Amino acid sequence: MTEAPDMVDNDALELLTRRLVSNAALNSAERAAVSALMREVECFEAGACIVQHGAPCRRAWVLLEGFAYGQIGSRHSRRQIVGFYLAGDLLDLHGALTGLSSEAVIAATDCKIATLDAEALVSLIEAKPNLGRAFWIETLVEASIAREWIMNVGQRNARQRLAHLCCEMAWRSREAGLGDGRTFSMPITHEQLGDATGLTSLHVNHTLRKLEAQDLIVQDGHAIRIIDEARLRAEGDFEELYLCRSAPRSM
Amino acid sequence: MTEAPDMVDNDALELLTRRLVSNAALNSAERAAVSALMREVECFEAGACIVQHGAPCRRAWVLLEGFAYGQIGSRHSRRQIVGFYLAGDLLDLHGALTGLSSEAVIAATDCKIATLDAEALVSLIEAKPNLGRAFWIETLVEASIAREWIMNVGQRNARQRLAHLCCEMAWRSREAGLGDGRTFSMPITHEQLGDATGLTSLHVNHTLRKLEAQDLIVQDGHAIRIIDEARLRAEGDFEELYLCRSAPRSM
DNA sequence: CGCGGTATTGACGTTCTTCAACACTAGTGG
DNA sequence: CCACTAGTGTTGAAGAACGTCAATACCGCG
Repeated sequence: MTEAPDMVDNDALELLTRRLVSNAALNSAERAAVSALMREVECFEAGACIVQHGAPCRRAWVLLEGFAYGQIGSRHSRRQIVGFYLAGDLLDLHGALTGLSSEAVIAATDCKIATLDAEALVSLIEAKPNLGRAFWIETLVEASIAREWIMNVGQRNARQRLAHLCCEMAWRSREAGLGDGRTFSMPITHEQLGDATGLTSLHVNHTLRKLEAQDLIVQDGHAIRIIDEARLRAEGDFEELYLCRSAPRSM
Repeated sequence: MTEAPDMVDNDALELLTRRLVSNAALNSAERAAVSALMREVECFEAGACIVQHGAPCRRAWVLLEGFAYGQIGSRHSRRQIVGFYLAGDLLDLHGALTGLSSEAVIAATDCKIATLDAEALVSLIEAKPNLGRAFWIETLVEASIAREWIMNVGQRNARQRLAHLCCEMAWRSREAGLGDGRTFSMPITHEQLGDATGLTSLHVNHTLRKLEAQDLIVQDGHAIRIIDEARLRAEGDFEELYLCRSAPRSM
């Protein structure tokens, strides 16, 4: 998966459109306008850096396939992983809008990604403000997730953090149409999971095996299956409110 | 400060306009349009709940005077404070756009706040998409700050957390035109500071006095003065990149 | 086959929390 | 004017959760 197919296909277009529609109601003209945004498709190998932290930036991305994560951190400190990205998620809108990326984005698996040119994005929302609202809501939800992650590392113990994260990823995977709702893929090492939860890889390991021993989850490679959802949600104090992107009153 | 002056004055208008201009270049028509947004001014007493978490919502707010903080948390868990708000900051754009507030906002001191009607906000950005961009960037910066807070509670020890927070609040206070850049106001208890940093009030106390004993800061009531900025920044591993809201290439 | 990265397990330290007291301040009501 | 109270700040000691260190097992890959 190293060759770069540089054509945007219908699947990619539909993936982005579906996401925007789930943020705000769009008429057919607005839907059609989305196709002008995506320029080309690029592939990144697992471990590759898609976006550099603090680098000047002129575009955003749509993750089409694969699993990526955002991280921040200077030389002096250990890195912190600040978000996970699934197929359908938008990457680095901050960079596209402000001209500087505020987080690094790393491909955890091989990733297929469509680019959104910043100029095109700005002139699109100039022409179709309602689309701008859909993108904006994407950012609002991202901020909401970040706040919940602060809660996770700030107030919960290792067990609760991992339980909560499992619930979140299961939920988001289901929303993205990946897995069956009970099973989801988290293709990262314990080391990275530790950097996301503020724990060491050793403690992640220990805690995950404990959750498994108590029949809350089962690990199968890098896939996780939730056995007892009710109990897991209770353990992690999970409430999906913060993940909801719909605008009840519509436009 | 319990009476509600329900008139929007020029100061309030200018505060909001200045903030939006620092996000995106605005022409005079766009600046003028901002005045249609603010409806009325409300006052909240210290401790009052301005926004309820999970409540249906039809408006956003501009903090005109005072100090507020955002928090999340269910009955079963201790609350986590996920952000501080100073004069000029926008509150609950998430609620205005999605119809549900994703965090509670509490007044730490008496606060004067202008309301932005959600309908008016949506139709304004429909008419002036460039203004929408300015609001959007506000959200992007908020998300960026939230990510840095994840870093704070996830990777740094008590000393670093408080040093970093002091640097952030000093920076933001200066940007907001409050204090002299070295001194800033943080009118909250150690308890609340602990809820923001993922520590206990006792540990906050201890750590703060240590920072003071080593001549990094001085506390004067609820004001903090930074004595040795270079050393404090080094301690907290502070880089202001994540706070920058300017779009270098403008529109 | 051998190598490097990852997972796993146990012993030992450190940071932070919890518990228990007490001091200081402001506000309240007598 | 003076208790009285409640909230906050301060200090010390004991305990728990999590990190660090060390060693071994596993597994895909060249």
